Amino acid sequence: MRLVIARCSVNYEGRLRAHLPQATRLLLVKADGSVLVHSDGGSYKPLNWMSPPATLRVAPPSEELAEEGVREVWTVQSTKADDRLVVHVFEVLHDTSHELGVDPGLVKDGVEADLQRLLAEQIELLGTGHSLVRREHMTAIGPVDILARDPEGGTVAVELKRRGDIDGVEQLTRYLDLMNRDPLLAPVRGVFAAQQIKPQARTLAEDRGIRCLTLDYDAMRGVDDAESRLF
Amino acid sequence: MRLVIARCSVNYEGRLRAHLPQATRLLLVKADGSVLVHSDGGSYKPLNWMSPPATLRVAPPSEELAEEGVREVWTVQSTKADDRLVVHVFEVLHDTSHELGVDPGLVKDGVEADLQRLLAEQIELLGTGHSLVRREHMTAIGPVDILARDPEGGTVAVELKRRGDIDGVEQLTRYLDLMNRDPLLAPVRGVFAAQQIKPQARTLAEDRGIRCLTLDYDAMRGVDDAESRLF
DNA sequence: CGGTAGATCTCGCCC
DNA sequence: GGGCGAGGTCTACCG
Repeated sequence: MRLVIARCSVNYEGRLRAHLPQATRLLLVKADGSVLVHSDGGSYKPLNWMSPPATLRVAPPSEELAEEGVREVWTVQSTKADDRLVVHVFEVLHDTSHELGVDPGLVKDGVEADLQRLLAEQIELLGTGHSLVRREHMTAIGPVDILARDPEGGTVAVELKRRGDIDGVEQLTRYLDLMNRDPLLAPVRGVFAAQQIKPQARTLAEDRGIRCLTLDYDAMRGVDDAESRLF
Repeated sequence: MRLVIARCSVNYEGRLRAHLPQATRLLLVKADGSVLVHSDGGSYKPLNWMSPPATLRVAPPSEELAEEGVREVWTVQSTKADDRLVVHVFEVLHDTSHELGVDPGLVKDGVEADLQRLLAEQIELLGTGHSLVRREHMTAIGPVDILARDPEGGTVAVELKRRGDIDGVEQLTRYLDLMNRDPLLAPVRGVFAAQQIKPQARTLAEDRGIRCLTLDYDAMRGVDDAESRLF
Protein backbone atom coordinates (compact mmCIF):
# COMPACT_ATOMS: atom_id res chain seq x y z
CA MET A 1 0.00 0.00 0.00
CA ARG A 2 1.33 3.36 -1.07
CA LEU A 3 0.24 6.58 0.61
CA VAL A 4 0.74 9.84 -1.24
CA ILE A 5 -0.34 13.28 -0.08
CA ALA A 6 -0.32 15.53 -3.11
CA ARG A 7 -1.72 18.66 -4.61
CA CYS A 8 -3.53 17.27 -7.63
CA SER A 9 -6.46 17.40 -10.01
CA VAL A 10 -8.33 14.27 -11.05
CA ASN A 11 -10.42 13.22 -14.04
CA TYR A 12 -12.50 10.06 -14.31
CA GLU A 13 -13.90 8.83 -17.57
CA GLY A 14 -15.91 5.65 -17.82
CA ARG A 15 -19.52 4.98 -16.95
CA LEU A 16 -19.71 8.73 -16.40
CA ARG A 17 -17.28 11.59 -16.38
CA ALA A 18 -16.16 13.39 -13.25
CA HIS A 19 -13.62 16.07 -12.48
CA LEU A 20 -11.84 17.19 -9.30
CA PRO A 21 -10.21 20.65 -9.38
CA GLN A 22 -6.74 21.14 -7.97
CA ALA A 23 -6.46 20.60 -4.19
CA THR A 24 -4.40 18.68 -1.64
CA ARG A 25 -5.63 15.11 -1.17
CA LEU A 26 -4.66 11.59 -0.17
CA LEU A 27 -3.89 9.22 -3.03
CA LEU A 28 -4.09 5.64 -1.76
CA VAL A 29 -2.65 2.98 -4.07
CA LYS A 30 -3.49 -0.60 -3.11
CA ALA A 31 -1.63 -3.75 -4.01
CA ASP A 32 -4.27 -4.75 -6.58
CA GLY A 33 -3.70 -1.52 -8.52
CA SER A 34 -6.84 0.21 -7.25
CA VAL A 35 -6.56 3.87 -6.31
CA LEU A 36 -8.65 5.91 -3.87
CA VAL A 37 -8.68 9.71 -3.78
CA HIS A 38 -9.72 10.95 -0.33
CA SER A 39 -10.25 14.41 1.07
CA ASP A 40 -10.15 15.25 4.77
CA GLY A 41 -13.92 14.96 5.16
CA GLY A 42 -16.99 13.17 3.91
CA SER A 43 -17.61 9.59 4.84
CA TYR A 44 -15.97 6.39 3.74
CA LYS A 45 -16.60 7.00 0.06
CA PRO A 46 -13.62 8.48 -1.79
CA LEU A 47 -14.08 11.59 -3.89
CA ASN A 48 -12.97 9.53 -6.84
CA TRP A 49 -11.45 6.10 -7.33
CA MET A 50 -10.59 3.21 -9.63
CA SER A 51 -11.76 -0.27 -8.72
CA PRO A 52 -9.51 -3.30 -9.05
CA PRO A 53 -8.16 -4.87 -11.08
CA ALA A 54 -6.34 -1.87 -12.47
CA THR A 55 -2.84 -0.76 -13.42
CA LEU A 56 -1.16 2.49 -12.44
CA ARG A 57 1.20 4.08 -14.95
CA VAL A 58 3.19 7.16 -13.91
CA ALA A 59 4.51 9.34 -16.73
CA PRO A 60 6.19 12.75 -17.06
CA PRO A 61 3.85 15.55 -18.15
CA SER A 62 3.59 16.85 -21.67
CA GLU A 63 5.35 20.14 -22.28
CA GLU A 64 2.04 21.98 -22.11
CA LEU A 65 1.07 20.38 -18.80
CA ALA A 66 4.54 20.99 -17.38
CA GLU A 67 4.10 24.70 -18.03
CA GLU A 68 0.86 24.57 -16.02
CA GLY A 69 2.83 23.15 -13.11
CA VAL A 70 2.07 19.43 -13.50
CA ARG A 71 4.96 17.26 -12.30
CA GLU A 72 3.57 13.77 -12.91
CA VAL A 73 0.64 12.26 -14.78
CA TRP A 74 -0.85 9.15 -13.20
CA THR A 75 -3.03 7.03 -15.44
CA VAL A 76 -5.03 4.35 -13.66
CA GLN A 77 -6.58 2.03 -16.24
CA SER A 78 -9.21 -0.55 -15.34
CA THR A 79 -8.11 -3.99 -16.53
CA LYS A 80 -11.64 -5.09 -17.38
CA ALA A 81 -13.65 -2.06 -18.38
CA ASP A 82 -12.96 1.07 -20.40
CA ASP A 83 -12.64 3.15 -17.22
CA ARG A 84 -9.75 5.51 -16.64
CA LEU A 85 -8.67 7.75 -13.81
CA VAL A 86 -6.13 10.42 -14.69
CA VAL A 87 -4.38 12.27 -11.86
CA HIS A 88 -2.35 15.40 -12.51
CA VAL A 89 0.15 15.70 -9.67
CA PHE A 90 1.39 19.25 -9.03
CA GLU A 91 3.24 18.69 -5.76
CA VAL A 92 4.05 15.65 -3.65
CA LEU A 93 3.98 16.34 0.09
CA HIS A 94 4.32 12.77 1.34
CA ASP A 95 5.04 9.42 -0.25
CA THR A 96 5.48 6.16 1.66
CA SER A 97 4.90 2.49 0.92
CA HIS A 98 3.95 -0.25 3.39
CA GLU A 99 3.70 -4.01 3.34
CA LEU A 100 0.39 -5.08 4.84
CA GLY A 101 -0.18 -8.69 3.83
CA VAL A 102 -3.50 -10.39 3.30
CA ASP A 103 -6.38 -9.42 5.58
CA PRO A 104 -8.36 -12.13 7.39
CA GLY A 105 -11.54 -10.18 6.68
CA LEU A 106 -14.61 -9.04 8.52
CA VAL A 107 -16.91 -11.11 10.73
CA LYS A 108 -20.46 -9.71 10.88
CA ASP A 109 -23.38 -10.34 13.20
CA GLY A 110 -26.80 -8.79 12.98
CA VAL A 111 -27.46 -8.58 9.27
CA GLU A 112 -30.60 -9.88 7.58
CA ALA A 113 -29.23 -13.42 7.45
CA ASP A 114 -29.02 -13.48 11.27
CA LEU A 115 -32.54 -12.14 11.60
CA GLN A 116 -33.69 -14.86 9.22
CA ARG A 117 -31.98 -17.62 11.18
CA LEU A 118 -33.46 -16.36 14.45
CA LEU A 119 -36.99 -16.01 13.06
CA ALA A 120 -36.78 -19.51 11.57
CA GLU A 121 -35.79 -20.83 15.01
CA GLN A 122 -38.49 -18.79 16.72
CA ILE A 123 -41.17 -19.26 14.08
CA GLU A 124 -44.01 -18.97 16.62
CA LEU A 125 -43.32 -15.21 16.65
CA LEU A 126 -45.63 -15.36 13.62
CA GLY A 127 -48.35 -16.66 15.97
CA THR A 128 -48.94 -19.70 18.13
CA GLY A 129 -49.03 -22.93 16.18
CA HIS A 130 -47.00 -21.78 13.17
CA SER A 131 -44.37 -24.14 11.80
CA LEU A 132 -41.40 -23.63 9.52
CA VAL A 133 -41.53 -25.07 6.00
CA ARG A 134 -38.17 -23.73 4.76
CA ARG A 135 -35.90 -20.74 4.49
CA GLU A 136 -34.99 -19.23 1.11
CA HIS A 137 -37.83 -20.94 -0.75
CA MET A 138 -36.96 -20.54 -4.43
CA THR A 139 -39.51 -19.27 -6.90
CA ALA A 140 -39.09 -18.39 -10.57
CA ILE A 141 -38.56 -14.73 -9.68
CA GLY A 142 -36.35 -15.10 -6.62
CA PRO A 143 -36.18 -16.52 -3.11
CA VAL A 144 -38.91 -16.10 -0.49
CA ASP A 145 -37.13 -15.47 2.81
CA ILE A 146 -39.26 -17.80 4.94
CA LEU A 147 -42.10 -20.13 4.09
CA ALA A 148 -44.27 -21.29 7.02
CA ARG A 149 -47.56 -23.01 7.75
CA ASP A 150 -50.24 -21.58 10.03
CA PRO A 151 -52.24 -23.71 12.52
CA GLU A 152 -55.02 -24.17 9.92
CA GLY A 153 -52.54 -25.55 7.39
CA GLY A 154 -52.41 -22.40 5.25
CA THR A 155 -49.16 -21.27 3.66
CA VAL A 156 -47.48 -18.11 4.93
CA ALA A 157 -44.75 -16.25 2.98
CA VAL A 158 -42.51 -14.02 5.08
CA GLU A 159 -40.42 -11.18 3.67
CA LEU A 160 -37.72 -10.11 6.12
CA LYS A 161 -35.98 -6.74 6.25
CA ARG A 162 -33.89 -4.89 8.74
CA ARG A 163 -35.77 -1.76 7.73
CA GLY A 164 -39.15 -2.25 6.12
CA ASP A 165 -39.59 0.02 3.13
CA ILE A 166 -41.99 0.19 0.20
CA ASP A 167 -39.61 -1.82 -1.98
CA GLY A 168 -39.90 -4.76 0.40
CA VAL A 169 -43.70 -4.68 0.17
CA GLU A 170 -43.47 -4.68 -3.63
CA GLN A 171 -41.07 -7.59 -3.49
CA LEU A 172 -43.40 -9.63 -1.25
CA THR A 173 -46.37 -8.69 -3.43
CA ARG A 174 -44.62 -10.12 -6.52
CA TYR A 175 -43.93 -13.37 -4.67
CA LEU A 176 -47.53 -13.62 -3.40
CA ASP A 177 -48.96 -12.95 -6.86
CA LEU A 178 -46.82 -15.72 -8.29
CA MET A 179 -47.41 -18.28 -5.52
CA ASN A 180 -51.15 -17.67 -5.46
CA ARG A 181 -51.27 -18.75 -9.10
CA ASP A 182 -49.89 -22.15 -8.00
CA PRO A 183 -52.89 -24.32 -6.98
CA LEU A 184 -50.62 -26.51 -4.82
CA LEU A 185 -49.69 -23.53 -2.63
CA ALA A 186 -52.68 -21.15 -2.85
CA PRO A 187 -53.93 -19.46 -0.84
CA VAL A 188 -50.71 -17.91 0.48
CA ARG A 189 -50.83 -15.17 3.10
CA GLY A 190 -48.05 -12.60 3.37
CA VAL A 191 -46.18 -11.35 6.41
CA PHE A 192 -43.85 -8.35 6.21
CA ALA A 193 -41.40 -8.62 9.11
CA ALA A 194 -38.75 -6.03 9.97
CA GLN A 195 -36.97 -4.41 12.89
CA GLN A 196 -38.52 -1.13 11.82
CA ILE A 197 -41.41 -0.62 9.39
CA LYS A 198 -41.86 2.77 7.74
CA PRO A 199 -45.41 4.19 7.90
CA GLN A 200 -45.84 4.26 4.10
CA ALA A 201 -44.71 0.66 3.82
CA ARG A 202 -47.09 -0.39 6.60
CA THR A 203 -50.00 1.36 4.93
CA LEU A 204 -49.24 -0.18 1.54
CA ALA A 205 -48.81 -3.64 3.05
CA GLU A 206 -52.03 -3.53 5.02
CA ASP A 207 -53.93 -2.19 1.99
CA ARG A 208 -52.84 -5.36 0.25
CA GLY A 209 -53.83 -7.65 3.09
CA ILE A 210 -50.24 -8.22 4.15
CA ARG A 211 -49.67 -8.49 7.89
CA CYS A 212 -46.85 -6.41 9.38
CA LEU A 213 -44.66 -7.78 12.16
CA THR A 214 -42.07 -5.71 14.01
CA LEU A 215 -39.13 -7.76 15.26
CA ASP A 216 -36.97 -7.10 18.32
CA TYR A 217 -33.53 -8.36 17.32
CA ASP A 218 -32.03 -7.99 20.79
CA ALA A 219 -34.88 -9.96 22.36
CA MET A 220 -34.62 -12.63 19.67
CA ARG A 221 -30.89 -12.89 20.20
CA GLY A 222 -31.50 -13.09 23.94
CA VAL A 223 -33.72 -16.14 23.44
CA ASP A 224 -30.95 -17.62 21.33
CA ASP A 225 -28.73 -18.04 24.40
CA ALA A 226 -27.68 -21.61 23.71
CA GLU A 227 -25.78 -20.36 20.67
CA SER A 228 -22.11 -19.53 21.18
CA ARG A 229 -21.15 -15.88 20.95
CA LEU A 230 -18.85 -14.36 18.37
CA PHE A 231 -16.96 -12.24 20.84
CA MET B 1 -5.69 13.86 8.16
CA ARG B 2 -3.75 11.31 10.15
CA LEU B 3 -2.35 8.16 8.56
CA VAL B 4 -1.46 5.25 10.80
CA ILE B 5 -0.21 1.86 9.68
CA ALA B 6 -0.71 -0.51 12.58
CA ARG B 7 -1.14 -4.12 13.56
CA CYS B 8 -4.58 -4.00 15.13
CA SER B 9 -7.91 -5.68 15.78
CA VAL B 10 -11.18 -3.81 15.36
CA ASN B 11 -14.69 -4.14 16.79
CA TYR B 12 -17.73 -2.22 15.63
CA GLU B 13 -20.93 -2.13 17.62
CA GLY B 14 -23.94 -0.17 16.47
CA ARG B 15 -26.50 -1.00 13.83
CA LEU B 16 -24.80 -4.37 13.72
CA ARG B 17 -21.72 -5.91 15.24
CA ALA B 18 -18.56 -6.63 13.30
CA HIS B 19 -15.11 -7.87 14.19
CA LEU B 20 -11.71 -7.74 12.49
CA PRO B 21 -9.03 -10.14 13.76
CA GLN B 22 -5.49 -8.91 14.28
CA ALA B 23 -3.67 -7.84 11.11
CA THR B 24 -1.71 -4.91 9.68
CA ARG B 25 -3.95 -2.20 8.27
CA LEU B 26 -4.25 1.47 7.45
CA LEU B 27 -6.11 3.59 10.00
CA LEU B 28 -7.19 6.85 8.38
CA VAL B 29 -8.38 9.56 10.77
CA LYS B 30 -10.10 12.50 9.11
CA ALA B 31 -10.49 16.03 10.40
CA ASP B 32 -14.18 15.44 11.21
CA GLY B 33 -13.30 12.59 13.57
CA SER B 34 -14.31 9.85 11.16
CA VAL B 35 -12.05 6.79 10.91
CA LEU B 36 -11.56 4.38 8.02
CA VAL B 37 -9.89 0.97 8.38
CA HIS B 38 -8.45 -0.16 5.04
CA SER B 39 -6.67 -3.32 3.99
CA ASP B 40 -4.40 -3.57 0.95
CA GLY B 41 -7.16 -4.87 -1.30
CA GLY B 42 -10.87 -4.89 -1.86
CA SER B 43 -12.66 -1.92 -3.30
CA TYR B 44 -13.16 1.60 -2.09
CA LYS B 45 -15.21 0.48 0.89
CA PRO B 46 -13.19 0.17 4.10
CA LEU B 47 -13.22 -3.06 6.06
CA ASN B 48 -14.66 -1.10 8.94
CA TRP B 49 -15.29 2.57 9.66
CA MET B 50 -17.01 5.22 11.73
CA SER B 51 -18.96 7.95 9.96
CA PRO B 52 -18.70 11.58 11.00
CA PRO B 53 -19.34 13.34 13.22
CA ALA B 54 -17.33 11.28 15.70
CA THR B 55 -14.67 11.70 18.33
CA LEU B 56 -11.51 9.65 18.69
CA ARG B 57 -10.25 8.95 22.19
CA VAL B 58 -6.91 7.16 22.64
CA ALA B 59 -6.34 5.44 25.99
CA PRO B 60 -3.75 3.08 27.48
CA PRO B 61 -4.82 -0.57 27.59
CA SER B 62 -6.19 -2.27 30.67
CA GLU B 63 -3.71 -4.53 32.47
CA GLU B 64 -5.34 -7.58 30.91
CA LEU B 65 -5.17 -6.17 27.37
CA ALA B 66 -1.58 -5.04 27.92
CA GLU B 67 -0.64 -8.63 28.69
CA GLU B 68 -2.17 -9.67 25.36
CA GLY B 69 0.12 -7.17 23.66
CA VAL B 70 -2.26 -4.24 23.17
CA ARG B 71 -0.42 -0.92 23.29
CA GLU B 72 -3.28 1.54 22.74
CA VAL B 73 -7.07 1.40 22.75
CA TRP B 74 -8.77 3.73 20.29
CA THR B 75 -12.44 4.42 20.91
CA VAL B 76 -14.23 6.16 18.07
CA GLN B 77 -17.66 7.24 19.29
CA SER B 78 -20.35 8.54 16.92
CA THR B 79 -21.57 11.94 18.10
CA LYS B 80 -25.14 11.30 16.97
CA ALA B 81 -25.85 7.60 17.22
CA ASP B 82 -24.97 4.82 19.64
CA ASP B 83 -22.28 3.51 17.30
CA ARG B 84 -18.79 2.73 18.48
CA LEU B 85 -15.61 1.56 16.82
CA VAL B 86 -12.95 0.14 19.15
CA VAL B 87 -9.44 -0.42 17.77
CA HIS B 88 -6.89 -2.44 19.70
CA VAL B 89 -3.47 -1.27 18.50
CA PHE B 90 -0.68 -3.82 18.94
CA GLU B 91 2.08 -2.13 16.98
CA VAL B 92 2.40 1.21 15.19
CA LEU B 93 4.47 1.01 11.99
CA HIS B 94 3.79 4.49 10.64
CA ASP B 95 2.10 7.61 11.97
CA THR B 96 1.93 10.93 10.13
CA SER B 97 -0.45 13.88 10.05
CA HIS B 98 -1.16 16.20 7.13
CA GLU B 99 -3.02 19.45 6.60
CA LEU B 100 -5.27 19.16 3.55
CA GLY B 101 -7.76 22.01 3.72
CA VAL B 102 -11.28 22.02 2.33
CA ASP B 103 -11.92 20.18 -0.94
CA PRO B 104 -13.70 21.98 -3.82
CA GLY B 105 -15.64 18.77 -4.52
CA LEU B 106 -16.58 16.65 -7.51
CA VAL B 107 -18.13 17.77 -10.80
CA LYS B 108 -20.15 15.03 -12.52
CA ASP B 109 -21.48 14.59 -16.06
CA GLY B 110 -23.50 11.73 -17.42
CA VAL B 111 -25.77 10.77 -14.55
CA GLU B 112 -29.55 10.43 -14.71
CA ALA B 113 -30.01 14.19 -14.36
CA ASP B 114 -28.13 14.72 -17.63
CA LEU B 115 -30.19 12.08 -19.39
CA GLN B 116 -33.33 13.80 -18.11
CA ARG B 117 -32.22 17.21 -19.34
CA LEU B 118 -31.36 15.79 -22.77
CA LEU B 119 -34.64 13.89 -23.14
CA ALA B 120 -36.58 16.99 -22.10
CA GLU B 121 -34.76 18.94 -24.81
CA GLN B 122 -35.25 16.16 -27.36
CA ILE B 123 -38.78 15.23 -26.30
CA GLU B 124 -39.74 14.07 -29.81
CA LEU B 125 -37.66 10.96 -29.14
CA LEU B 126 -40.94 9.83 -27.55
CA GLY B 127 -42.52 10.13 -30.97
CA THR B 128 -43.27 12.88 -33.49
CA GLY B 129 -45.57 15.57 -32.13
CA HIS B 130 -44.86 15.04 -28.45
CA SER B 131 -44.38 18.10 -26.26
CA LEU B 132 -42.87 18.61 -22.82
CA VAL B 133 -45.19 19.48 -19.95
CA ARG B 134 -42.56 19.52 -17.18
CA ARG B 135 -39.66 17.69 -15.55
CA GLU B 136 -39.85 16.36 -12.00
CA HIS B 137 -43.66 16.52 -11.85
CA MET B 138 -44.49 16.12 -8.16
CA THR B 139 -47.09 13.65 -7.00
CA ALA B 140 -48.07 12.60 -3.49
CA ILE B 141 -45.74 9.61 -3.70
CA GLY B 142 -42.76 11.22 -5.39
CA PRO B 143 -41.62 12.97 -8.56
CA VAL B 144 -42.40 11.72 -12.08
CA ASP B 145 -39.23 12.27 -14.10
CA ILE B 146 -40.89 13.73 -17.21
CA LEU B 147 -44.49 14.56 -18.00
CA ALA B 148 -45.32 15.05 -21.70
CA ARG B 149 -48.29 15.33 -24.05
CA ASP B 150 -48.78 13.19 -27.13
CA PRO B 151 -50.10 14.54 -30.45
CA GLU B 152 -53.67 13.55 -29.49
CA GLY B 153 -53.42 15.57 -26.25
CA GLY B 154 -53.03 12.55 -23.99
CA THR B 155 -50.73 12.65 -20.98
CA VAL B 156 -47.50 10.63 -20.98
CA ALA B 157 -45.48 9.85 -17.84
CA VAL B 158 -41.83 8.97 -18.42
CA GLU B 159 -39.67 7.11 -15.93
CA LEU B 160 -35.97 7.50 -16.74
CA LYS B 161 -33.18 5.18 -15.70
CA ARG B 162 -29.62 4.65 -16.73
CA ARG B 163 -30.30 0.95 -16.35
CA GLY B 164 -33.88 -0.20 -16.60
CA ASP B 165 -34.64 -2.77 -13.93
CA ILE B 166 -37.80 -4.24 -12.43
CA ASP B 167 -37.76 -1.68 -9.62
CA GLY B 168 -38.12 1.13 -12.13
CA VAL B 169 -41.18 -0.51 -13.68
CA GLU B 170 -42.75 -0.86 -10.23
CA GLN B 171 -42.01 2.79 -9.54
CA LEU B 172 -43.63 3.94 -12.79
CA THR B 173 -46.60 1.63 -12.16
CA ARG B 174 -47.23 3.30 -8.79
CA TYR B 175 -47.15 6.74 -10.43
CA LEU B 176 -49.49 5.63 -13.20
CA ASP B 177 -51.95 4.07 -10.75
CA LEU B 178 -52.04 7.30 -8.78
CA MET B 179 -52.30 9.66 -11.74
CA ASN B 180 -54.97 7.61 -13.44
CA ARG B 181 -57.17 8.14 -10.38
CA ASP B 182 -56.96 11.90 -11.07
CA PRO B 183 -59.75 12.76 -13.56
CA LEU B 184 -57.87 15.89 -14.65
CA LEU B 185 -54.92 13.80 -15.86
CA ALA B 186 -56.40 10.41 -16.79
CA PRO B 187 -55.81 8.58 -18.98
CA VAL B 188 -52.02 8.63 -18.52
CA ARG B 189 -49.79 6.40 -20.61
CA GLY B 190 -46.41 5.22 -19.30
CA VAL B 191 -43.03 5.20 -21.02
CA PHE B 192 -40.05 3.41 -19.46
CA ALA B 193 -36.88 4.97 -20.90
CA ALA B 194 -33.35 3.80 -20.18
CA GLN B 195 -29.93 3.39 -21.76
CA GLN B 196 -30.30 -0.33 -21.20
CA ILE B 197 -33.49 -2.25 -20.35
CA LYS B 198 -33.22 -5.70 -18.78
CA PRO B 199 -35.37 -8.40 -20.43
CA GLN B 200 -37.38 -9.05 -17.25
CA ALA B 201 -38.09 -5.36 -16.85
CA ARG B 202 -39.16 -5.08 -20.49
CA THR B 203 -41.48 -8.06 -20.16
CA LEU B 204 -43.07 -6.72 -16.97
CA ALA B 205 -43.46 -3.23 -18.45
CA GLU B 206 -45.06 -4.44 -21.67
CA ASP B 207 -47.39 -6.76 -19.72
CA ARG B 208 -48.63 -3.63 -18.00
CA GLY B 209 -49.05 -1.65 -21.20
CA ILE B 210 -45.97 0.46 -20.56
CA ARG B 211 -43.93 1.35 -23.62
CA CYS B 212 -40.17 0.77 -23.45
CA LEU B 213 -37.71 3.21 -25.02
CA THR B 214 -33.98 2.59 -25.25
CA LEU B 215 -31.92 5.79 -25.19
CA ASP B 216 -28.53 6.40 -26.81
CA TYR B 217 -26.78 8.82 -24.44
CA ASP B 218 -23.85 9.49 -26.76
CA ALA B 219 -26.15 10.27 -29.68
CA MET B 220 -28.31 12.51 -27.48
CA ARG B 221 -25.23 14.32 -26.24
CA GLY B 222 -24.05 14.63 -29.83
CA VAL B 223 -27.27 16.46 -30.76
CA ASP B 224 -26.66 18.70 -27.78
CA ASP B 225 -23.62 20.26 -29.48
CA ALA B 226 -24.53 23.86 -28.78
CA GLU B 227 -23.98 23.19 -25.09
CA SER B 228 -20.51 24.00 -23.72
CA ARG B 229 -18.37 21.10 -22.59
CA LEU B 230 -17.20 20.51 -19.03
CA PHE B 231 -13.70 19.58 -20.04
C1' DC C 1 -21.80 -15.42 -16.58
C1' DG C 2 -26.41 -13.00 -15.59
C1' DG C 3 -30.23 -12.16 -12.17
C1' DT C 4 -31.72 -10.98 -7.56
C1' DA C 5 -31.47 -8.65 -3.33
C1' DG C 6 -28.76 -6.68 0.85
C1' DA C 7 -26.08 -2.64 2.68
C1' DT C 8 -23.41 0.03 9.37
C1' DC C 9 -25.29 1.22 2.20
C1' DT C 10 -23.93 6.81 1.05
C1' DC C 11 -25.50 10.93 -1.07
C1' DG C 12 -28.57 14.46 -2.45
C1' DC C 13 -32.93 16.52 -3.10
C1' DC C 14 -37.32 18.29 -1.70
C1' DC C 15 -41.20 18.44 1.28
C1' DG D 1 -35.73 15.97 9.99
C1' DG D 2 -38.12 12.38 7.33
C1' DG D 3 -39.14 10.46 2.87
C1' DC D 4 -37.68 9.12 -1.51
C1' DG D 5 -34.69 7.84 -5.25
C1' DA D 6 -29.93 7.46 -7.51
C1' DG D 7 -25.45 5.27 -7.34
C1' DG D 8 -19.25 4.77 -11.62
C1' DT D 9 -23.58 1.92 -6.42
C1' DC D 10 -20.61 -2.60 -4.39
C1' DT D 11 -21.12 -7.21 -2.80
C1' DA D 12 -22.68 -11.85 -1.92
C1' DC D 13 -25.28 -15.70 -3.53
C1' DC D 14 -27.48 -18.73 -6.50
C1' DG D 15 -28.90 -20.37 -11.17
